Amino acid sequence: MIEGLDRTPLTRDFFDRPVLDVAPDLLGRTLVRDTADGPIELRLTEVEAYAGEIDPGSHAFRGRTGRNSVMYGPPGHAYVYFTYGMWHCLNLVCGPEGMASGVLLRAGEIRLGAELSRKRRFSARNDRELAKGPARLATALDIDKALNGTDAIAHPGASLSVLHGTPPPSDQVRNGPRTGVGGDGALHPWRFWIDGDPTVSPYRPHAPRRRAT
DNA sequence: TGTATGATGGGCT
DNA sequence: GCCCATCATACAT
Repeated sequence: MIEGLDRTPLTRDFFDRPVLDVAPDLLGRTLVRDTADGPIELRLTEVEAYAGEIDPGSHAFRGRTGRNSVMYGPPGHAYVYFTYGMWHCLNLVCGPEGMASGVLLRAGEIRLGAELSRKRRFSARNDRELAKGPARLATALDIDKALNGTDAIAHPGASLSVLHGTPPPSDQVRNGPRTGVGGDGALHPWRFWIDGDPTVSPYRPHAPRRRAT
């Protein structure tokens, strides 16, 4: 157990708010992943908001598809997608049903179960890199598409849940453009992080793929 | 600590 | 057929 943490679970109501309210409010919260080998806990240090069909950066921008259908469902569920042929990323659905908005969990500090994470993240050079980036976070917590649609509101047998944790003082919360988001979606400063935290991932602007020769 | 580049496959126009 | 909410590696500094 971790000393000094508020272990009260976040409720459905926490996520049933506008995504731009929820996203910064998730910083400092404790993400709990119950794996077959034991629990892993992480303190969230970096997130990004994706505002449904009005947001050019969102998977829901072009409407409902098979992949993004979970985003249209109730808040507090996990939307997990597969990208770049190799990686998974974890979002938490926000707002009322039908809004299709969510928060991408981009980085965090492993506070419990680091030995389990190190086995999956064997290439990490130090513990700060275990969950420094959204695909690293998913790998560190053994999250893949099997968890897509999972209810992350605490309940018996939950494989994923979020606790109240220790939110940072508001003057330590920063925001800026989202990483790797291009086009009009790059205009929105909807990435939120804890200032100075060593587990926050480096910002990278959108870089279009160049065709192989 | 930083930059360049290849990997790798599902989703969608 | 192009795009992608990315990362590991190699190499320079």
